[in-house]
Amino acid sequence: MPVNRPVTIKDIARRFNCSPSTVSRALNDHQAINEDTRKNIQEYAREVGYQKNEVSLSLLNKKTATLGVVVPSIGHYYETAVIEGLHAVLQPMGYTLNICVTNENYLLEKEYLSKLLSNRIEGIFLSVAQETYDGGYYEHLEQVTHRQTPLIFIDREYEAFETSRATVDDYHGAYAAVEHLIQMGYRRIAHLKGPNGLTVTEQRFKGYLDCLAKYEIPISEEYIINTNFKVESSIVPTKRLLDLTVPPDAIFGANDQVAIGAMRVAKDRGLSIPQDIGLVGFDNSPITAYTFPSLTTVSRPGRKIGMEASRLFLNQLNASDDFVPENIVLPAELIIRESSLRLR
Amino acid sequence: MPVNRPVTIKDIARRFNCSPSTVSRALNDHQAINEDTRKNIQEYAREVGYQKNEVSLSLLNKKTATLGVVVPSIGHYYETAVIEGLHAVLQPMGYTLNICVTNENYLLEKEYLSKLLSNRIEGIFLSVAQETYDGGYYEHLEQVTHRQTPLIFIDREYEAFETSRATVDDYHGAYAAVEHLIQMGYRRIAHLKGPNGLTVTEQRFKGYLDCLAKYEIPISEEYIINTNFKVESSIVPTKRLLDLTVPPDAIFGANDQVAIGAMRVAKDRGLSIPQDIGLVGFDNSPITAYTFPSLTTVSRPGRKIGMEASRLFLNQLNASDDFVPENIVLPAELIIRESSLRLR
DNA sequence: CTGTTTTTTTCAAACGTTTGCATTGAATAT
DNA sequence: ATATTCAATGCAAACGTTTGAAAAAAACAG
Repeated sequence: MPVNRPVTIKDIARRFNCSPSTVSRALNDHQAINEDTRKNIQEYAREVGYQKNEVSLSLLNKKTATLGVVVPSIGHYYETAVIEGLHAVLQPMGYTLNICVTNENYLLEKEYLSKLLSNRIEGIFLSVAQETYDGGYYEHLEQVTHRQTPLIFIDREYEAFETSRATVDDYHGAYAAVEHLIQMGYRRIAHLKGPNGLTVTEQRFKGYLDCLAKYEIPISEEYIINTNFKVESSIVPTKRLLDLTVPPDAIFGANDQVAIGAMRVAKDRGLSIPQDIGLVGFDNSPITAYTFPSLTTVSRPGRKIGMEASRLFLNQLNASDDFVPENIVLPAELIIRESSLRLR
Repeated sequence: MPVNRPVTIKDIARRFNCSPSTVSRALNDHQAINEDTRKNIQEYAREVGYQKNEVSLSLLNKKTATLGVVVPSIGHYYETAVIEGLHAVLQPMGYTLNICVTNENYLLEKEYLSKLLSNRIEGIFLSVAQETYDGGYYEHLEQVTHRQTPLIFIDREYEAFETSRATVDDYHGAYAAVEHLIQMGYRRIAHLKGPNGLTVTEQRFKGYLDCLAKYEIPISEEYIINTNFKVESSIVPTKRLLDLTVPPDAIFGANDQVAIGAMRVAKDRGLSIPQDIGLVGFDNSPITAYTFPSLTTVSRPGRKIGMEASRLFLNQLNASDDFVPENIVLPAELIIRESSLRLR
């Protein structure tokens, strides 16, 4: 096919019998260029649709104005909120975000990081894939820090790796959720856990455990079941919970999806919510306000996390030699709705 | 800060007292390079973490192996499914996707397109922003086609603009949904429309109208209300519908979110679904199978759309002079669930 | 008309890599 | 010893742009 070669500065120079430098300066409003020359060149450039080749500029300036955002998925409300936050701060500063979705795949994560570095991006925001976690297996990150490319963790992280991070206080969010259930009179509180190995999963789990301990409620192994954060994955576990000889009177879901799945199962069994069983989710995704009953949940400030992460990035960029990574933890907020508001 | 300048081929050449060409050839396993030289260079390169500068290569080869994906939002299930589909085909071929979210903002869409072209991406997948539509206002796309950069529309489109497109048959999907409601005995069917001006909105609306006409059911203006596709935006409209002297006995929502909002309002009023009122959504997002009652909906094959769009792109890339844009329309499938399955 | 200043333009190098062609050095054939 | 072949490496240009320094052209003063 006859690819319309993009018009270059040289093409324009040829047209005006002048040197590329003159064209470049004319287009950039350099003062040492004759007014007429400038006008003519600019006009012609507009006419033929000249567009600066950013690739060559990137090579010259060693700046790409591009940042990598590496996340496991973009399907959930929270994740898109984070990206929104990053965008809100960085887009106006001229940065382009290169969003890479790893699908929780370690190899893909590794490949993306390499590729981003090869493309000389200027910073990376990373929420690690599920598969990565076990055993602090993070050598693929060494290349990033070796390059002195700013690396910011978002939410999911390698705890041992030294870099800036912006996370939500999942622990206290979970604690508050469980405490609320206890205050509502629930005592047999089950937990639909997230996938093992993720910081978020473990923090929420820990909040659950510690709160029960604090209120001297015995912890039952049977009441703790894993999910993969998707709706479907909570159906069987919830059924199993409700089939127990002593079924729970409340379920704390590791995210909204699994709580909604549990809600469905409970309703199928004819249980009334919150009278027979209390439910709490996590994330405060938009639908939770409109389920029937509406779902009590823990709100994670995704947009804010994105904005804070941006700030961390900028800090590191302008930092001096003795830069020490920063650690931002934003609070999660309990949103009390109908699914747990039991009248006694 | 002392930025660790990435090691270049020249650095390696200096280290071995040889020319950059030799290093380049050694790293690329060129046959005309002495076995020992090759080994030494490769080993050293690995040691110091050499990583090819793709920017310079892009400049040299005029190939960036990067594609732009410009979408209004990434919050909904369908959109992420499409991206998943694009990814599934293009990632293995070595393409990087540069995902740009316009937030339905025309100016941002325009800016992104310019930026992508400046960055010499090799193709663009575009789902146009809401604001863009009125009046076939698409001059910002001319620059793309002028560059002969393949441009593929996804779902939302400028109908008059000539380029390849992959869309879902919203019309027949909507038609099937309404027909199903009619077959279930509903007669006063309302429609919670999407935002005006979008092809998807209009096609679903048309399906609704045509089906009613076909079954000789009178169309009532009062039964048609706009939403913005978000849950919240369906609350007031649904209330208004139910407050009518002759309220509808079924509601066809332009997407799942608004249908779920309507479900909530109906339940608040003590209406039983599907006995008192039937509900149908659109998109088949994962939660719809687990609401109570589960939501009848129309499934859009997002992943397939992404894959088809990739195919269209590849076709155009390998096309000859007389390339004519292709137009793929995939069927939407009615998924019948509890919210409309009325026992007569 | 020469010398000086000022304005405008060009030169050349740089960014990192690849690649056709030329060159070098050695080995082999004559 | 000279010619021929072959393997291994170097040279130089190219991609598109910017930029400091040099050069050219124009304007002005004496």
